[in-house]
Amino acid sequence: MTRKKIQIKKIDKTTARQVTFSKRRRGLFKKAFELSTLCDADIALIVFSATGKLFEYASSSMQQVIERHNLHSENLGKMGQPSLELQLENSTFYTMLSKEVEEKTLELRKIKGEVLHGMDIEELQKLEKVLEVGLSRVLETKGERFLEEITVLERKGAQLMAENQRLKQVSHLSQSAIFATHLILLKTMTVQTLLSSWGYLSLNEFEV
Amino acid sequence: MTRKKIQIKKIDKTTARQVTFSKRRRGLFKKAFELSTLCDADIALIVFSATGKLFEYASSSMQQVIERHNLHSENLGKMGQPSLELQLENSTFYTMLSKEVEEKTLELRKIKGEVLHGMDIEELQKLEKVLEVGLSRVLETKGERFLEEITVLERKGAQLMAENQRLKQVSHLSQSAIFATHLILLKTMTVQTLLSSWGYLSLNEFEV
DNA sequence: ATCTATTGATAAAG
DNA sequence: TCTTTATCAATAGAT
Repeated sequence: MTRKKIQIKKIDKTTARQVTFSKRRRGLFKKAFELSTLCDADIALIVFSATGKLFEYASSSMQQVIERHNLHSENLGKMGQPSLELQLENSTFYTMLSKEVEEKTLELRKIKGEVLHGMDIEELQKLEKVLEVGLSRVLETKGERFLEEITVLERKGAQLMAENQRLKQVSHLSQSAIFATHLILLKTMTVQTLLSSWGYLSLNEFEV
Repeated sequence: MTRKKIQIKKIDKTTARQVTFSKRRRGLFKKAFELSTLCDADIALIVFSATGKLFEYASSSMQQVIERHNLHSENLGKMGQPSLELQLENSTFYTMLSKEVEEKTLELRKIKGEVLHGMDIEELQKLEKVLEVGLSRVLETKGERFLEEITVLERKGAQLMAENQRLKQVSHLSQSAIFATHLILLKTMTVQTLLSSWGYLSLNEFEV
């Protein structure tokens, strides 16, 4: 729909698929909300990602919409033995999930080189490619992190140096200031002494 | 959204509301279908119009999606109570499995270098180690396979050479055999000719 | 139902 | 993930 038209079929690249899923999921939920608001419709939307994560939206209450739906679709032998179907369907999900866990576990073990027996050269080549790509990306990212770290350290170093510089100057200034103060004090005392010897009030009394 | 931007709030004019409902409903269902197709998501969409008419879409089976949803939101309060415990146990189990799938999916993506953001240097080092170990094992195994392949090929080569050798000899032998057969035939024919010239039956008739 | 001017959604890239 | 941008898609209003 943008930059280029795409075919509506499963996106192969995992990353791209995830990105698209996020974007379109938001769009879909937004549209659902807008429809229910604009047209006073009662809507329920349930989305399971490929990884099994649940996203849902209901204009009123999910259970309410689902029950209303059940009424329409005259499926049921409700209450009587609903748990039987439920059991079956549940076990289907368990089977699916378990299989998924198994597959991913095996893939991980293969990648980690733990179960390479029985793999032919072609499979090994593919695995090698995956590992090389992963490794190069990790190294690249690590390099970036190091650079960031270095940059931060350099910045801190520069700040410290600047701080030192400033402190030195302040130190000089304050020493000069102390010296000047002493001079002024001396002069004041001298003037005061003279004035008082002439019978005038002390300078301090003018300041009040 | 066109000709003029509209506010997302209930459309007052009944006619306009119905028209918009039709248009947007189609759009919503299309989007739902596209999302499920593009991203391999499992989706259920239920829409009741303001007049109570039902419209629905499910990427797989509506009941399946709804049951799956029930498992996630361990809602209960349904069935009499024989399945209450079961529900709880199921959803617990389900949640665990889902979590496991999610974790492994993430680990795989990390290993493949697809989601490295937010990882600190230490984590990256660990990942690098895993990848290096995996890669070296894969390479090692691949080397073994190549060796095996070479061994097999060499053995086959040796066998073929031996076979060739044998065939050459056989070839010589058979040529000798053919020569001998020709000789015998010639002699037989000669004898036959002689016999028939003397008024005897041909040799062939004895063979039946 | 059709048309079309606009707004909205989003693929690709950073 | 978030942002930006270039395009494609959806749709409000009119007919």
